[in-house]
Amino acid sequence: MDDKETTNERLIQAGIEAFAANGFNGASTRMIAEKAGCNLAAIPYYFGGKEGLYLAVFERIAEFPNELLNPQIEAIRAFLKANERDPETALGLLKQLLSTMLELNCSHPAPHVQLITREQLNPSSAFDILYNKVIKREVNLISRLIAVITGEDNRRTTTLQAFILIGQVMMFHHGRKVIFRHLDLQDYSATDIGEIRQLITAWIDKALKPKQTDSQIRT
Amino acid sequence: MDDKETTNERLIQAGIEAFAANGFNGASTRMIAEKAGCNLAAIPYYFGGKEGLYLAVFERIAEFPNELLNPQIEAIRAFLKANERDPETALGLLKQLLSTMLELNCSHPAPHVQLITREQLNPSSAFDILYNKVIKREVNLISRLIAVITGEDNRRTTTLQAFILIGQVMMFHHGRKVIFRHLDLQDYSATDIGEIRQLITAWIDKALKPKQTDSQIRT
DNA sequence: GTCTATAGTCGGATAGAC
DNA sequence: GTCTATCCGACTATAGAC
Repeated sequence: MDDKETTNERLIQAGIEAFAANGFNGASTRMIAEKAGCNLAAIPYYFGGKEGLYLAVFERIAEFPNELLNPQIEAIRAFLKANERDPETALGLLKQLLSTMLELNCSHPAPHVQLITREQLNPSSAFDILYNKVIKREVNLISRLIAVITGEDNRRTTTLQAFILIGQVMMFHHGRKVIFRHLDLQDYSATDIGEIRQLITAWIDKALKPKQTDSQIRT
Repeated sequence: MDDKETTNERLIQAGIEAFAANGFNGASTRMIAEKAGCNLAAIPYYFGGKEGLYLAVFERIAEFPNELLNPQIEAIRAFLKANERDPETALGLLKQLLSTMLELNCSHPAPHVQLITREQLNPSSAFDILYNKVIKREVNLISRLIAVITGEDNRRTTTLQAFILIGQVMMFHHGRKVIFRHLDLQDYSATDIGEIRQLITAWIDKALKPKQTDSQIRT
């Protein structure tokens, strides 16, 4: 069915790029139709209008980040389901997940990501799709991992801590332009990302690692 | 000169609100003129056009956050200038600064803040004003405080750590809508903010506090 | 300086041929 | 399903009266 080359499909792809680059208001249907190599009238025909295309775009991309994060999400889910309570394992899973999120948001600046950012900042009708299909689960998983790591059982507390943690990672996406300007970068290099990952990882270790008087803590 | 009630002034105020709520494309000159209680033609007259008004708006607001943060920024500057190198004092200053930033961005969701966020995410001609007058100094101060606290003397490292730290705070602004949805809030209450501040503060303590294997060590 | 009126452009949606 | 042609509304900017 999805020949990947149907007009329908090309419009969605063009929409992703155009909305990501210019926002809903900034992207015109003419622009999108041209990018898709089809006629302007195809948008109302297939999607009922510009807004319909916008929603279709989000239905599509809502599945994208999960795909990349899926292996790790599955691992975490399995861990939590098994009701293991080993903090070290949980910490490892958490660091790995955040590391992937960093990669996803910074070194692969896919248009999807900017689109998602925009919608979070300025929710419209597409926000529900995004929240329910992408955000909710991830926040919950991180929150539960934190609970295992720290032993904190107040859900609200671990949720807020999850947001703090996510904020550390997302800063390098939201603040991308500021950071580039401040560090005189054109874009993140692999080295930059590695350095950031290392700093965040170290940070998490110090902040979350269960108090251990043990001297085996690696430096 | 600034009667606070000149047409010029009312347009800037109306512009702040309109651009903050709807973005540059989304805010129409009609809307702004109406909000300002003046004529549409006044915008080209005073500012040369919509874009000129947008720049004027940023010239104005670029001074706002500094005013609120000024006492603390001055204190930090004095501390750094005196070349004191006491980590505990630096840590206190840092926590206080971030606490104010949290307050500024979350419990006072002034339109200025959303405007600044938008421009950072999607830089236009006004980005320079913003970066030079607001962002640059703050990042540098935080970075230097971190250097004093941790003893790290690689400027690049402390800068990245500064961004991590800022990210923790800004998450509660950028992710506001997501967080409200996830925690079933209408807005942050004073209690919420207090709780967040406490968590961030504790986090900073653990992550930055000079290595001490014994919690009894205190200066 | 402030207004009305209007020019000129561009937006999204539609009708109807093919 | 895809196209052309067109409508209509909204936009920014300008001219010119007052």
